[in-house]
Amino acid sequence: MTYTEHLIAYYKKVASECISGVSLDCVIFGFHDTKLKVLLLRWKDTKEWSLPGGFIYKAESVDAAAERVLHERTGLNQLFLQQFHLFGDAVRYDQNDTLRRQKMPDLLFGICPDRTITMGYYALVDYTKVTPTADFLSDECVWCDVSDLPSMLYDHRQIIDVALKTLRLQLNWQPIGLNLMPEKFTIPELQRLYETVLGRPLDARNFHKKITGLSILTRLNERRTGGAHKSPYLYHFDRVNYEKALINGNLIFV
Amino acid sequence: MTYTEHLIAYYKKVASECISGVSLDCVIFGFHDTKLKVLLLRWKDTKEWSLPGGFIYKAESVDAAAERVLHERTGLNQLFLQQFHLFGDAVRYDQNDTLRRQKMPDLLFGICPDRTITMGYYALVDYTKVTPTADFLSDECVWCDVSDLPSMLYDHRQIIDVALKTLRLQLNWQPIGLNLMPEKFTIPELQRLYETVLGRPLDARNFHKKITGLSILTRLNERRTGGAHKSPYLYHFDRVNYEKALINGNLIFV
DNA sequence: GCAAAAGTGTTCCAGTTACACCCATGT
DNA sequence: ACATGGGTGTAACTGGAACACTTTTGC
Repeated sequence: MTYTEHLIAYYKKVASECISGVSLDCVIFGFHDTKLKVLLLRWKDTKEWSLPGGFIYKAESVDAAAERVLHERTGLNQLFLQQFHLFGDAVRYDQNDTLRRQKMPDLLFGICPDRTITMGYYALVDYTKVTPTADFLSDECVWCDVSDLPSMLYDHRQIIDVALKTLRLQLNWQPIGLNLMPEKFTIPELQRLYETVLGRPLDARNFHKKITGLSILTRLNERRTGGAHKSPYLYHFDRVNYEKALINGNLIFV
Repeated sequence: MTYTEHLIAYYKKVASECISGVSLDCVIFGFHDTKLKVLLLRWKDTKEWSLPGGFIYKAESVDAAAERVLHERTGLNQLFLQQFHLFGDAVRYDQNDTLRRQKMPDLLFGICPDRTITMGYYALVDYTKVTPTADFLSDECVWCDVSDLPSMLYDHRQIIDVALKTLRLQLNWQPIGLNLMPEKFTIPELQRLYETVLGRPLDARNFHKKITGLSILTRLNERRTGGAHKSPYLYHFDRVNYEKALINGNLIFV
């Protein structure tokens, strides 16, 4: 099968087996090297990027479809994954321009519906555990810095903006730290995450006092060595206490 | 046209002109007589109730469709209306049971899609300004107390539960008071609203101090007379300051 | 030894909570 | 007159914000 045949077969399959006119897109956040990242796909033979997304089988739960997409792109299961907005404008983007930038064959114009609404999900994942995996529509799947995004297809730039806004709002109420950090991490690293999401510096003493005061962290008998300076302690989350603190609404950072 | 003919014509029109397999439902909140209310429809010739809902035309924005539904049932425009959850489970409710309870003619079984996902919206309206208006599928459209809901079709009971949970979470950040209260109201009335939504009593002195301290209320030279006791002052919202306080994140009630 | 990051405690202020009495009104 | 809800102030407490110095490490 040529790429074009593959493409047409895929969209025909979607048209017959999936809910028509509805898609979903995942904004997958990771944190690495003091930067907040999102996982993006580069469309085959182009320099155009898009969010990992997909369609919903006629008898499939929408949340399950999002998990499926996420699993295919990251290799991970049981992720923190949440709906954040339905993008349902009558005209979300310039469809002809998008198809042209995607280098889609004209044949597809008849197969794709005129207008699609998309459910936005955001996911928080441990950067170190992800194996970014491209799909057959894409040349590559890579982490991109949210503050330095490439040219995006569709309205995916706006979708990322809304996801970021939601992330900031929910930082205080959701287990953001738990899901974005690796197993073991230092308090300054966690602080960098909070600073990155909130977009402003935090006082190290207050941060330390507060985060340890919640008793959701356990200090390990290990330090992160190899840095040029004093070795910080490694911690890991105490998931049980973390859940408790969330339920009690104690996790508030301002 | 008989009712059955009308019904079939409607669902055929929906099948041809609307996005198939997708609907929206509105949880319309009002506040009256110290009770939080939702607007419900009683299905024709039955004792079964449902939320006002509808379908999305193929070239219509989903938000616009929600506004349309809301306008048709309340007569109001420019309402506080917000997405809160996409209900997308593979099996949301027992479809045969529901059709039976709705007394739908068997003819419809072929027209309606097997499975529908629905976008949940919630609206906050001024009870006194609403003219509840039934549609042709319903015998009546009335306000029901959220703590005393009748037998509901579909998964609408769960949808209301999720809407209520969202309302409680957003009480501190959204202009709940502004949208649920009439033009003029007293502070004790507003306190009843907050108490009702939060589900617990608040201290009158602290509430008064706090709400007036935000300078989002203007005291009028009028009092509410006719009550059996001391006449409370009437207030109205200062919308400009209200917006400011929201932006600054000052509107927090705990 | 030196530059840079990690670790730690105290004080101050603001905002929340708890609490009691007098006033106005309709019955 | 009286019962009921409306209106108001103060004191204690809690949690967040501001702030500086010592320790450790690799270079």
